[in-house]
Amino acid sequence: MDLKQVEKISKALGDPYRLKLMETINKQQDWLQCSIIIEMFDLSQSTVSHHLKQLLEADLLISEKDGRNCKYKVNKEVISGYKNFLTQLEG
Amino acid sequence: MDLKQVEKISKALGDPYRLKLMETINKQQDWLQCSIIIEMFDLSQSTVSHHLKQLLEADLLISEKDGRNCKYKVNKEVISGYKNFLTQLEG
DNA sequence: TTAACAAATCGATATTCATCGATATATAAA
DNA sequence: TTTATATATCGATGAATATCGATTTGTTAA
Repeated sequence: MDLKQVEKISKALGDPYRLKLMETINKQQDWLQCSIIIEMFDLSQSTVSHHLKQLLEADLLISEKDGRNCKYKVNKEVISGYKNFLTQLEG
Repeated sequence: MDLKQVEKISKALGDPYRLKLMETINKQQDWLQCSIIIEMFDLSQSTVSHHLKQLLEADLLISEKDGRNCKYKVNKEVISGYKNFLTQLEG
């Protein structure tokens, strides 16, 4: 993982709503529907969509189309790679 | 570590210069002098000072006065705590 | 005590980002 | 095909941030 991706991931995690999104999506056994996420947050649909996009572009989430719905889950591999970078900072 | 600190740390790491600062300071055996850091970066003294402040306020760095100089080192405990939060996101 | 130096702070400016309502796109249901 | 629903995108706006030069503060050396 290069510095550019580390920067992108850090930026994506540097927002309270996006942290909550990550926690919420991770709590699910499997995928979480976008429409359910929107109901859970006190933000407009377009703003939630914006935040999900940031997390997707940082590869922190994986999304899949499901009819006219969209579902998300956490990309654990990328989080693991990010943790490896942080481990270097402890070296 | 609460969400507010995770957010602060993430924000602090979400900048290319600050990531470089963390790497640079971590490479040192012990402390790294501020004046040396300033020489190494193509940024004004006030800007470097600003970035170091962000990292300090996120507890990612520890600083110590040394005469009229100032020296820094990485706070490995906080990085460890941050990694623990990320581990939860993998759960 | 004065001069030199290191680092922090201030004030200004340009850029980035979060947020919203409105609109567009795509899919499913009637 | 028309209508309804889910999500993405657009355009605007206000807030936060990065950056700089100038100044201030605190410390050492002359």
